[in-house]
Formats: sequence, C-alpha cells, structure tokens
Amino acid sequence: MPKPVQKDEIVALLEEIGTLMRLAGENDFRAMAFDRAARTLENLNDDINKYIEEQTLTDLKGIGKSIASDVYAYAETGSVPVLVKLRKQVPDGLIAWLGISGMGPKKIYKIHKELGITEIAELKEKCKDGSVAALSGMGEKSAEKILKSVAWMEEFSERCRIDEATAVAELFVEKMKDADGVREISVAGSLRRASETIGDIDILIAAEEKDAPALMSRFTGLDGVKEVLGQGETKSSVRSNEGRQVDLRIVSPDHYPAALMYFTGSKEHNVALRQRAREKKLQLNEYGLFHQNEEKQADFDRPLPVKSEADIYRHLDLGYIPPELREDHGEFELVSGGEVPELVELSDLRGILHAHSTWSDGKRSIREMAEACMERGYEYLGLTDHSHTAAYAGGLSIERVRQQWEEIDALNREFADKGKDFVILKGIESDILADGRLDYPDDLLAEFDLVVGSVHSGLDHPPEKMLDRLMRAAAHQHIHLIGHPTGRLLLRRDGNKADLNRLIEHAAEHKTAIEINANPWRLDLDWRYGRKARECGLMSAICPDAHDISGLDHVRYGIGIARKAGFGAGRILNTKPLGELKKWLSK
DNA sequence: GCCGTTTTCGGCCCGACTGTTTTCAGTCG
Repeated sequence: MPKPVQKDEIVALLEEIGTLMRLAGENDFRAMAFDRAARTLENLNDDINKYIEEQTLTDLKGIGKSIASDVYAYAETGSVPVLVKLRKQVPDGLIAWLGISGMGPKKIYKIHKELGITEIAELKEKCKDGSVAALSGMGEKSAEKILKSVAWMEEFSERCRIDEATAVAELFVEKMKDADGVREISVAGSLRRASETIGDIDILIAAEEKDAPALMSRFTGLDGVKEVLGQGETKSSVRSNEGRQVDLRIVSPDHYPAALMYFTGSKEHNVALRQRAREKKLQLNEYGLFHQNEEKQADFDRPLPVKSEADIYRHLDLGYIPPELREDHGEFELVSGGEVPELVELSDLRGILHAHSTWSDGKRSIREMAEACMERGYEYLGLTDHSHTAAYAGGLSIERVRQQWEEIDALNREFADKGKDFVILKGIESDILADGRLDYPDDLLAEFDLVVGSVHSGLDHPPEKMLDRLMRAAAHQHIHLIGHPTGRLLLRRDGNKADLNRLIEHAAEHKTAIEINANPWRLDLDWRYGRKARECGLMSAICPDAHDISGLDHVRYGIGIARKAGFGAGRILNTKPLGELKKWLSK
C-alpha cells in the first residue's frame, strides 16, 4: 500500500529533479516537463493521495506515464530512482550557484566539471586566481561579474516583501514619470501582479525612440541607483540603494500594451497565452499580436489592432484578465466566455476589522486608531485586542475587557453626539488554544460584536493536530473570523502545514470567515487557496492586523492578495455597510 | 518528458543583452 504523501513534498521532489536535470546538462525540455508537472500539482485542489491510490495521475495535464510512475514509486518506497541517480551525479553545493545572477545551468556545469569544484567559496577562489577567466567562453569580465553577484547574494536575500518593493518602485516611478518624453509609465512584473514577495522590480515606459537614450541615462543616473548592472537602448538594469534590482524597459507607444502584458507576466501566463495565440495562427510577442507568416513566425507587417491589454485578450477570445490573476492558476477558465471577473477594490472597503490598541500590544489609543480610520473615510473599526492567553502581548483579562467596553461605549456616544457617522465595534482576537477551544467563557464571547480566533502558540503542532484545532475553532458558535490561518512570516518563518482546503470547506459550512491578513509579513490566507474558497463560497475579510496607524494602510496589500485569490467585493466582509455587517456578525 | 481532430514524431515562447565570440551561446524575464 502506498503511504499518504503531502502534496508539497511531491512538488519539491519534481522541482528538484528538474533542477538537477538542467545542472546535469539534460535536454532542457525534459527538465521543463518536471517543472510543469510540479506546477500542475501545486495548483491541485483535490487530495493527491486519491490520484495515487487510483493510479489516475496521468489524467492531469502535464503528467504522463513516466512522471506518474516516479510519483507512485515515491509513495510506495519513499524514493525515486531517477532522483537518486541525479543526486549522485550532481553535487549538492551546485544548487546554490543558481542563485548567482548571470549563472545558469550551462556555465555552472562547465565550471564544476573543468575545475572540479562544488562550493561557492571555492568558486570565489577560482574567480580570483584567474582559473575561471581562463576557461573557454569565459573571460575576465565573467569572473568579475560572478564575484560581484556572489557578494550581492551574500548581502541581500533574493526576494523581499511587497511593502519594501513597493517603496522602491514608487520612488523610481516618481522620479521618472515627469521626464521629457514619457508618454506612459507603469510598474510591471510580480509587483503589478501583487505577488507576496518580489524579486526584481520592473518598470515600463512608453516613449518615442528619439527620447529613449536620454531617459535611459536619467534612469541609470538617479540618486537611488547604487550600481548599473547593464544599459542598453531599450533595457537597463540597476541595483538600488536598498539592494533591489530594478529593470527599466522603454518601448514605443504602439508597442506599449503588448509590452506591458509581456513584462507583467507571469511567465507561465505568457506561455499559455502564446500557445493560445498559436492555435489561432497568431503570434504574440512583446511588440504586439501578429498574423503568422509561412515560417510560422510573426509577420510584423500584419499586426492585429491593439490599443490596450484588453484588446489582446479579446483577439484571443478572452475577457480582460486583471494582472493579479495572471499566474496560469485557473484564470483562463474564469474568462473563457469573454466575461471579466469582478474583483474587490480598495475603494470597496467600508471599514477596518482586526486592529489593536494600547490596551494590548498596539502603539496607539482606541481614539487615535478610530480617528485615523475616519480620516481614511471608513465607517467602522472592529477593534480586536489580544485575549488573556496572549500574555506576552498584554492580553486582556475579563475585567479589562469590560473596562475597555466602557471606553468604547463612551467614544461611540461622543462620535454620535458630534454627528460623526462612525462606530467602534467591540472585538477580540481570541487565542485558539492547543485543543481548539477559545480562551474566554462562551457567555463573554457572546457579548462581543466581533470575535477573531487566531493561533499564537503551539505553532509547531503537526499538520493533523493543527487542522483539528483550527476546525474546532471554526465551528465555535461565537467565532466570526479565523485570523492568519498558517501563521507564516514571509521570508522568515514557514506557516503550519494544516490542510487548508479542508479548513476552508469546514469554515464555509459553519459560516465562519477566514481573514486575509494584510500585514506584508503575513498575507495569510495565501491567494493560492482562492479557487477552493470560491467553490465553497467562503467569506473573507481584508484585515490590516494594525498595531499602529500606518498599519491601517496595509489593507492595500490585502486587496492585492484578495484580487489574486479571485475575491469579489461580495465575499469580503468589510465591504459591507455597518448595518449589513452587523447582521452577518449576528448570524 | 509531454502532447496531439491538421500530428504518435517533432515540436516545445521569444527577443534583448552580455561577453566572448569573428557569427554565437548563455542567461534572463
């Protein structure tokens, strides 16, 4: 009997095979097949064990007989022959080399083979002593470039949080947008797609050819630039003071829509679009959409009329796909009939749910938080300080809860007297205990307007136990919202591995919502569960989890994730006006 | 390695930039 496997381990397994194949100099298409299979499984909402037991993995797109039998072998024996062989052939240390920018599988394998080294420390030595430069196809500059990249890699992590990337991108856009010749400017890449972490920052400008050289020089000479990595006529790359790579592309205004789509990606989305274009005897590239010539290549004399990204999708019989959805993660099914998915927008938010004050670990008083909400045009604040179990965060005793309610009542009376259309809701972020109970008695919980249940302790419980905890909490009669379901901290700490698909089904059944925590460290619920949430009709809320006034503005990142997950305003609690929200909360 | 109502063999997205090459391979997105 095959033993149960986790989807994640299979995905990692296939990815490793693909990576090692490239490093071993295998045919790239073969390696790509493993990557594609990994993507397919990553996007799978059903239990992978069902496919293994029934031997039906080959029903999935991109998984053929060979890869299926690799997975079956793994489930049966815990190992895969091809991977065992590859691991013997390719030393561990080489995988880290892939993080060096400018180093791909070919160069890595060549250097490894010819110099007999496997560690980055050795690579640095060989760059310095001239051995690398002496290899055919390499030179002084290659060695220098490798050393520089390694230095950067050691100083900065490859990716950063979205708030960090946003700050850098906005700075560059601000300094370029009013330059002579700029017709249009936009952020592209993973930042435009609202990915939870960002590698490079892409900026696209539409300008006439004559203006491009001056714009490129302006860009590479900006204050925020620490180092110029490359400068060409249409593309330049720099390293910012913060250590982020920023790429600028300049295209003619005619090419802008196709270029914007192209550089927004994702790569997987683009590949799928290009294949779709080919099926229609069309050719899509960064310059536009073209009819094919006899050699099945773009006939640049026969472009299709394109004034916007939406036009390109229309020519391919698709509705406009908002950037956040472009991950080849089911978005094509959403727009196959030409319809456009209605996604929640920042302006839809009517209030703030899940924020802290000085009563627990927040930095501002209730009044200050409330006034900041009013300034931002919100109608309500669901204040949720920590419950008493969270002692490290100044969690509230029952007595303190009642005192806090007096303050909230007084503030609400004051706001009403002044004719302000604003209400503070009495909420709590109640710890979910090790056995899934909440940490106040039911009669107290019943009195809150809003109960958020979150796990803050026992984060390392095994997946099954964590799922039990969360499911039990989700079924609690007084809970409204599960907070940060995995507890992850991006680029720092993995979340728990509970099966969220099951939690989502269960929560939806019990009319409990799961938040999208908008704090850029968290962005949890992960957008990848959006499809499951949609199928189950799960409700969510975009929660800043604010501990300070600036934290309130993190909802912008939550909006990005909610859109990525495919949420419309109708399934986001804090788009409801106060009356409707209260009705929902009273279930 | 995967895929297919034009295909079970021959494709698999494609162009810019770099560095090392006298005509292109490797990398990147």
